[in-house]
Amino acid sequence: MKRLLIILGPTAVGKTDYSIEAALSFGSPVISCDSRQIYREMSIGTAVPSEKQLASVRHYFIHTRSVNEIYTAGKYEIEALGLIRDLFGQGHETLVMAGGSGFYIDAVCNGLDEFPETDQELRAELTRRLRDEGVESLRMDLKRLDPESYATIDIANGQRVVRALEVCLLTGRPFSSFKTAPRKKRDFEIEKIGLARPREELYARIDRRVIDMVDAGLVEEVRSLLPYRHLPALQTVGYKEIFAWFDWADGRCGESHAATGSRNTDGPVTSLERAIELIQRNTRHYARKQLSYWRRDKDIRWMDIREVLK
RNA sequence: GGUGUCAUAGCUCAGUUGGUAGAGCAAAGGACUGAAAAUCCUUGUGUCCCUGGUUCGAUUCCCGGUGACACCA
Repeated sequence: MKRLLIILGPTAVGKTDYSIEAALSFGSPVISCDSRQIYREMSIGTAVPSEKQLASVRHYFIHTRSVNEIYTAGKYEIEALGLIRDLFGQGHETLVMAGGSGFYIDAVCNGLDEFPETDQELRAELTRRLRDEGVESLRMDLKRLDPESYATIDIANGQRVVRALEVCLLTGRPFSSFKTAPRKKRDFEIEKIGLARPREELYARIDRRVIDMVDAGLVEEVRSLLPYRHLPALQTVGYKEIFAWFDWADGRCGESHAATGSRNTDGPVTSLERAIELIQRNTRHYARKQLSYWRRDKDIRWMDIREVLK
């Protein structure tokens, strides 16, 4: 049976090097599973593999989309499965997938239910209401349109309420009525390897890497993306903190986060040093969330990367 | 050298009219069905600087010490 080998792990653990090694040994390309490296305008802040690394093995889903597009886990599921089918059809026995986007990995492994295409205008409208009226108001609408979802989803989470409401309004059917399908069966074997490292070491690598990104020109990369700052793609660690610093420099301290409906309690970012601190902290938070996400997945075989890399 | 202010959680600080203490941040844990590097939820943490005094009882009041800061010389 054909096999999909998924290499996952928290940010900065060392996935890139290991996945290229693995791909070479299986004669496989690397199928990237990363919700941010897919955008071609973002490189430094997303720690995309180097030119040399990209040249050494064929990579898919890196720099293939524009930040102008709204890319989603649903699209990734469809495209990745199509690609996997093609590559197996060409004779590959083992394919290497690598990345840190847990939700995307789950979409490939278990599948998502079929929802209608998202309507960006409706979402913008609901997000505006979330900001102006608060979750409570949207929650009441959801309770009326879809009591089932009201009782089961996290109604403290504005983004979740917006999403559920959006599907209800778009289709005239309760959001919960779409969420009934069982896990999809894949006609290939899936093996998941989690790369791990002691927490302290991981954090030290993160801190170091952020400095390296700034030295490599992160600030200029972020500046070039200013016109796109409100797009979902730019709601990304390493970018949003530097945007906040630009805001402070322009004298616009409290720019609101209208795009996500989030509340920012970090205060003004008054220097590059402060921005770096925040990026380091937020990247550590991100790594922690990734680990928490995968902890419940009992199919993952965890390996200490220090032993794996000889 | 003198005078004054301060010393409480890993950090910044609040507080106890004397009954051994609490916020924010950090940290840790959790959730997750098309924004997922997003978004949301939960949880501790303590020689209250040290010695002595007053007191049933001192982190709190008093004496002395130590350290930091400010001002004056």
